[in-house]
Amino acid sequence: MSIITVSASKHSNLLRLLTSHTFLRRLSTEPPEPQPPPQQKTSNHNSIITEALQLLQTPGNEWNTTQLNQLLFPDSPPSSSSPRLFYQITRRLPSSSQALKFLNYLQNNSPSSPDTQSLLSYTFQAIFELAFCEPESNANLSRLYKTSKELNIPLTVNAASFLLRAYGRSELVEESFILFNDLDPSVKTTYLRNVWLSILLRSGRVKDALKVIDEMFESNEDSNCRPNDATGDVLFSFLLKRERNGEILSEDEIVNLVLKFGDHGVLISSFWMGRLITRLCRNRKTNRAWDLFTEMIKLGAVLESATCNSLLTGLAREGNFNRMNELMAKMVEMDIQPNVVTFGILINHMCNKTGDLKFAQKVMRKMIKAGVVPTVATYGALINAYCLNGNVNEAMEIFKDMKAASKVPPNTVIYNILIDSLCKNNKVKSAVSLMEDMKIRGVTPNTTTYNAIFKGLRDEKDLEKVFEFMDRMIEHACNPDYITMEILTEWLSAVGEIERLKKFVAGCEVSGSSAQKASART
DNA sequence: GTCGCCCTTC
Repeated sequence: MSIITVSASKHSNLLRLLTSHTFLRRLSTEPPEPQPPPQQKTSNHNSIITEALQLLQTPGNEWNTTQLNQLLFPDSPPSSSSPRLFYQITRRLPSSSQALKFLNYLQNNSPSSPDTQSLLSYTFQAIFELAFCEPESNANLSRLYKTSKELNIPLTVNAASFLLRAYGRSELVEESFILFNDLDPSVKTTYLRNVWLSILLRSGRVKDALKVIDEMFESNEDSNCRPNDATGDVLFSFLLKRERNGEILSEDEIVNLVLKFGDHGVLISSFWMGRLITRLCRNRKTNRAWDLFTEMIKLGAVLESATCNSLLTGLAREGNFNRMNELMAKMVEMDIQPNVVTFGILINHMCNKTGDLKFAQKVMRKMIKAGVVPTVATYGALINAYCLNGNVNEAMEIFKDMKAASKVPPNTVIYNILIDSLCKNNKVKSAVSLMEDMKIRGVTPNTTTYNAIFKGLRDEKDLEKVFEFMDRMIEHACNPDYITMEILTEWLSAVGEIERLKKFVAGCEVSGSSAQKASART
């Protein structure tokens, strides 16, 4: 971690920003009143649907076509018979095979008009949708596609998308290519291409997917297949998935894609923007994150508090106080509210290693006054700040306050900070009593906790206690890491307790494997 | 409709 050297005047500058009228006012803003839902419209559309469905309840070969015709085609030419009506009726039929019979009836009975083909296409879409939800649907959908071609009924956008998705979930990527190329250009809308895109990405055809996007970008400004927000979401949600870390495209390549979208007037969602900036900052590419951030603002992007928090953390880690200040000013300017996390970052990074703990407390007080409720991590940041400044007594006071008054109970991390700091300040007895406190309060120690206490006990040469905690570690199936092993191996072998060490290792293997079995069972 | 929920403490 870097040491931040900041002048006091810059501190007060920041504090002023943080607690500026705008900031505080934003913090206490109430959410807007919910709007009443728009009044529902009723029409005789619905009664036609209900009546038609009643007539269609009898077996297919017994349908009263005269009555149906009167209901569905009351006038000729059928000016009002929108394809939507036929879609809605078909969609409510019990199965795709029933729906196919209805289609057959429509083909034979609908008076010919310019609307006929559209009517049949919409009916066919409903058939696809029904089939999509039925068992064995994938084979069925392929058959239906063939039927539609034989009957010369063009697919609607939605019908094509159901078919594409069916191919996608059956991993029939080659078939999806054939279908896509076979479709009429008018059907290949942005929406359909987005569906196609997600299928390509999921099946690992990243290059093909990027080609589709390029085509979309190269299409005319007024075409129906320009990339939209969803295009960006489909692509970037794929590239920035939690478990992915640059193995598909490098971060720089992803940034370039984001900028390309931006140049074409598509701003990716603030959520994915945030994810990308977070990732850049975590991978020590804070400059790149900063450039992207400022570029997106220039393009008019709306960014979230969480994104700014990531960037603040990255800048703080580098000790770039000027840019932190600049970012805070931008937040005020752009109405991005600082939240409890923002305050946590400031407490943690702004008062470390300079020792300006008054600043930390000031931030905390202002924050509470502004109605922002501190979380366990906020207290963690404050306690950590005190500990890092060698003021463990004051840190313990905050900890006691936390237990006594606050509704925020201390967690493992809080105990870890204190136990580590107490041990480093030769207050191992107090650290041990915190271990007991954890036990009483039901806070589970983890490997970090044991490592901290082991180091303290080693300095005190307290073999009796270390054996006790080693047993407890095994008992609670807490796995040692390389730090644990390093401390114990060095110390115990030096004092001739190899057997005790071996017993510990064997115990860990047993408890480790039983823990694995337990988690496998759940 | 298609995508899916980033940020602070050991």
